[in-house]
Amino acid sequence: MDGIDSELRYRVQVLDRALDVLDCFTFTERELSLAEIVRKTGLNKTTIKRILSNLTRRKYLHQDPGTKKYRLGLRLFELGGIVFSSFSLRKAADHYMEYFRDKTGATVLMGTVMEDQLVYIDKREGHSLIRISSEIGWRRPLNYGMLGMVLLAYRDTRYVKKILGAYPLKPYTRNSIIDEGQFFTRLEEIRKRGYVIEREEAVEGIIGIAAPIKDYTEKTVAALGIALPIGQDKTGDLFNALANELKKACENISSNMGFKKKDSHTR
Amino acid sequence: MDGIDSELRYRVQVLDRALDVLDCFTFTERELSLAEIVRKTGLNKTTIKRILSNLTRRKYLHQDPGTKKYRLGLRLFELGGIVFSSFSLRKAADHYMEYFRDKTGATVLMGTVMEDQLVYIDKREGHSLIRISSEIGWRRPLNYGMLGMVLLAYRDTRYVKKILGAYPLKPYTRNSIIDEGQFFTRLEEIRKRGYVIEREEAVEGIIGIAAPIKDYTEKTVAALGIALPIGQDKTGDLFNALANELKKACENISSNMGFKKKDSHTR
DNA sequence: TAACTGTGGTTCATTATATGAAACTTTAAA
DNA sequence: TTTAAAGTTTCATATAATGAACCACAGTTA
Repeated sequence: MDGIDSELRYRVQVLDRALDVLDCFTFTERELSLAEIVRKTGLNKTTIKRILSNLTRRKYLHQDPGTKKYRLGLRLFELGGIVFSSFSLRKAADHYMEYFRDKTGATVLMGTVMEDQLVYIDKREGHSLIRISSEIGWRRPLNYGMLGMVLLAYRDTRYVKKILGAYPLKPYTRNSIIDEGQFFTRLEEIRKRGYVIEREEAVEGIIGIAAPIKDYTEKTVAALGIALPIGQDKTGDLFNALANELKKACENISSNMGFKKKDSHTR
Repeated sequence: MDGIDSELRYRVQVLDRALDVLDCFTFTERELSLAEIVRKTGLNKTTIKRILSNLTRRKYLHQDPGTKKYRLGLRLFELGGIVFSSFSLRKAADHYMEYFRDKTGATVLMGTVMEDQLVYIDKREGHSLIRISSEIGWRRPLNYGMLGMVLLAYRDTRYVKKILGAYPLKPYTRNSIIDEGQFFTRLEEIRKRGYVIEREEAVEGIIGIAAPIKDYTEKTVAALGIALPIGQDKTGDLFNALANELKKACENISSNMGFKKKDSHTR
């Protein structure tokens, strides 16, 4: 892609290292001690201590006075909130996300493309016992699951090829599409129907239904999806009905975002 | 408070400056050019350029290829998401927040205390035309509005005095309490009733109803509030009924958080 | 209770590394 | 076409980051 070493000439060592420190914290590793960070980064203890002191003073980290361990701080929550609030899509989709969550009891997710990756920008968690693991802010390859497929379906072939080159199709489950030809057929199908129904292709036991959201530029700017536990709906009629309803909802959201549907006779 | 210059001995200049750069971005100023950042920070152009390059490379900032302007990046959204997801209260309160939003059509807010300040950790935006301005992640003085009062009501007097010392009561509206004695009476009243009804004390035209959430430590860990547009309810009966319902809801959330109500005869 | 091990915290001489003035290159306005 | 302002790059300079070595403490082992 563009610039493997983009602007490495301007590299600032300490800053880079400080960001390495922040990178140590993840959804699963929320609390780290100085020593743990030293091990993870391989940097000198003093350097880490200095960086930690600074980040803590500026509230980018928070130190538990008792255990001395560090957590990500309030400032990151604030800055993240600024980014979060800038997704105007969220407001437009809010009502529908709740509607589908309440109707199905399942988890509803919204995702968009950022830097050639799928990013979850909002979700409504379902009440069901079967949960899919997903958090706002998580990134996935753009060819992953219902949202990825919808987002790719409306991009040109060159772009899709580029993505598949960078992130080859992986067998997440036994139903996952791993053949590129099949994948392109699938995208074609999404464009034709205006939605996707994905049966345990990303997560075992989960059926995904998703549709695209477009804005005034007529580009697909996001995808909205419902992650249902696989169930009793043998014929699939319920899923089809739900998919159509979701498609309608996404069309409404799209028109709120300024999308004007072309007259069908205009081609 | 604690350590005006906490650990300034370990100060790392570049890092501090890089964080100054991030501080330039706010909810209202989302996009900045290099020159604007230079003006805001007063630092040398080259230094800023170096810092921007690094932060951009690491996705803490994002540069618009067209306008060359910078925005806060995806990485901050991710890191913020990690902090956001760590508030388990959010999950416990989710259902009730939506319930009250749908019932009243007003905005529902949840706040907690962080570093002696009130921080909004979740919200459900109402459908009403009259909106209060509040974003997840925003901070306010702990004596501000319905959430602040509830959070302070269950703290000891010394702490409240300390907060009032640091942030004197301000006349946000003509109804705001600015007298400390009155303020303490108010807190007393909140403890007695178990909720607060605040009439245009924080925002003109808005009535706030809020109640405390406690956890297994029996401490008040958060407050949940509804911001209603001032209306036709002359007698206040509807507000009282709503307040009681909110109080009940918060008791339920509290018991989900492990709070065990003491038997009343135990005192 | 002494030796050991793994923490966090501190000092300070050394030089690698951040710095900023100045020059250069766009881009935008006049 | 000139002027101005923004963005970019270079490079000599010394400042500011570095990390080995050391201290202090707590918990564990012998």
